[in-house]
Amino acid sequence: MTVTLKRVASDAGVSYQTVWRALHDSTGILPGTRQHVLDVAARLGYRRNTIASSLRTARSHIIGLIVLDVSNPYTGELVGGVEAAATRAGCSVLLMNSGDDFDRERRAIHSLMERQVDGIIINPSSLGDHSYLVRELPAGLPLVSINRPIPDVPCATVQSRHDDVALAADHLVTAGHERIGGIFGELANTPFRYRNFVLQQALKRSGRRIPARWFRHGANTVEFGRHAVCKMLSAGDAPTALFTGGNRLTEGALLGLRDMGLRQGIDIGLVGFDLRYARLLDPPMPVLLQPGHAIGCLAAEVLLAARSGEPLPSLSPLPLRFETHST
Amino acid sequence: MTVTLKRVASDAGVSYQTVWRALHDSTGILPGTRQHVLDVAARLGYRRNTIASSLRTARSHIIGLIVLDVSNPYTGELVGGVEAAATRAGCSVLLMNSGDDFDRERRAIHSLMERQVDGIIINPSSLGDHSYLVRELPAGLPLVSINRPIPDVPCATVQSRHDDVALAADHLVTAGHERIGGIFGELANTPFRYRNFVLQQALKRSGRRIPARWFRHGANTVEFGRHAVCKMLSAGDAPTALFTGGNRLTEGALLGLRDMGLRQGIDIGLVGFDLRYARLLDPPMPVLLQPGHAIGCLAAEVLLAARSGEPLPSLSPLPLRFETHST
DNA sequence: GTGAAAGCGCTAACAC
DNA sequence: GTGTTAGCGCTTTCAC
Repeated sequence: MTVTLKRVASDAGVSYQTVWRALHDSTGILPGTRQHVLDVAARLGYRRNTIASSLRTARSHIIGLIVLDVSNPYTGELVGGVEAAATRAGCSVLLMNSGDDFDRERRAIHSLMERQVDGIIINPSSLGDHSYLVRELPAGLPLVSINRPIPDVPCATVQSRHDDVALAADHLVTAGHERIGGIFGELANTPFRYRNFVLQQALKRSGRRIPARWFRHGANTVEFGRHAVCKMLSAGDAPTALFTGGNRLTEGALLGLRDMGLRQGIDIGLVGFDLRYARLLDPPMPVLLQPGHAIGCLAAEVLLAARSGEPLPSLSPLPLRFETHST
Repeated sequence: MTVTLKRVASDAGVSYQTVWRALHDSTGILPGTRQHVLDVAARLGYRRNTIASSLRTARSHIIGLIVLDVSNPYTGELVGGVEAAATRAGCSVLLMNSGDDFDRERRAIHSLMERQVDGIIINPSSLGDHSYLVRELPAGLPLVSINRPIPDVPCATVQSRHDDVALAADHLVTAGHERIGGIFGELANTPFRYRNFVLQQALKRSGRRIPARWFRHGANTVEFGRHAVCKMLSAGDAPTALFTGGNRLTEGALLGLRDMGLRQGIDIGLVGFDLRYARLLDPPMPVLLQPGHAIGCLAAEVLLAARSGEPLPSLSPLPLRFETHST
């Protein structure tokens, strides 16, 4: 039925091992024998069984990737980066979606371990204690975290440079705005905490006020963004410009502005985050973009290097891209 | 080093097989023995090795998924659907990106075969002869194609209902447009051919003219969409409304309109395709959306059902969603 | 330069 | 109800 090494060997009239040599390394075998074996293998349609080879070598050449939500365009870029770097190194990617749910994430980790992946790249869920990783992951299984470090867990972290959020503040300040606010996800979530912090620091440096009511934090969802914008702008002494710290929040903000009959870039200054379509808006919306593809590539490269025993490096954050679309 | 069944057996003072029974089926073993074994296994941190079990059972519980471009938001939804359905059935997803390149796709197929996946879901590249599949795929390995059928290859096809493109035509007709055109990818690519055909049929039915110069076909890219819009609208007797048949083309059209100083929905009627952010535009742009998640789910479910020997069914296309955003 | 054989960790058929 | 054993297809060590 299935064509195995043994089958090729018997058809070619040589041993098991000779077939293996012909298919793998070119030395230690007569060119003639080699060619004969290759011909027979091709005729029979032999395909190596990676499962068997993985069992023997304890190397699956698979890396596990756990993301929060594949259908988020930022995540799509990230996955693309991981896939590209992995393929380049002869590895495949086993993709799992946690939906930002701690339990699903944990199950995904276990599933990947059972499948003997060579390493795991994870965008950790916002909530939950990830310290189980250090207890349960087999020693020597490299782990790379994306977007935020995992407290108490030894792993490399690939993230974007939150400091660049200052560019958003500067942009709005330069545009002449005096009252500038921000909308973010839960501050318990490291990236949001940083983005919020950097924004406020930059505003302070420019002599802007930062009253608490101009900075809202909640769920990283379209609904929250929409709601927060409406609430903030309908209060007295409202900001004239906003930075939204996540792509779902940015989408929500755009909807909220429409609810209020306001247009971004005209009635109110808005700098978005991770919204790939910002330039399609009218007027084009300035936006900070995380380099999803580059983050994914780097994560995979670091992980694959660690397979050969190299320690996981400490990495500098990757710069955000600031698109103003100004001509 | 690694904790195997054998190791658990010796620690628990029972046989190999008893451990297996304790971990798998609950019958044929004394509850006491079972509990004892489970305790020992938990203490040692036993984790089953899926690789070994796959080798033995010739079932990997992995499905291969080959897409054109994960970073396309439509694809992201698709992948999410496949992942969700697969996980529900206890399977994992090995993801590969073909970049719409025939050779990469073919290499991906071979890689998946070597990894002994239980089935393959593929969004076939636009060009190239896929008949090699019928020759090279092992008999009994189920294949499901997404978005378009593969000529001469026996597989189930999950696609969206191209007929719904008529909704776009009707929308523009109802809005009072007399001259309506369309922009599509290469007609060699089945989905584009259908969308183009359905649009023209619907326009004819409504008594609209369909001169060839109002229908452009080219690369499915932002650049082509942009260029095509500019060319078409700057000619004499130009259409007053357009349908764009792909998300990249729609993005391009929006840029092209801006180049010309025109606004969609105001100066020119536009119905987009697969652009998730259409409602964020000002004014909101009517759009036809493929049900990416549902397509992915269905593909995975059909594939997984076929593992148990059921023949691949012939499936009815999934309806497109038409969002007008009208209040 | 080639062949024989052990064993990766698990499953499943068969003894007892 | 429990133990023994062969073997999945490949890699690797060791003879010849």
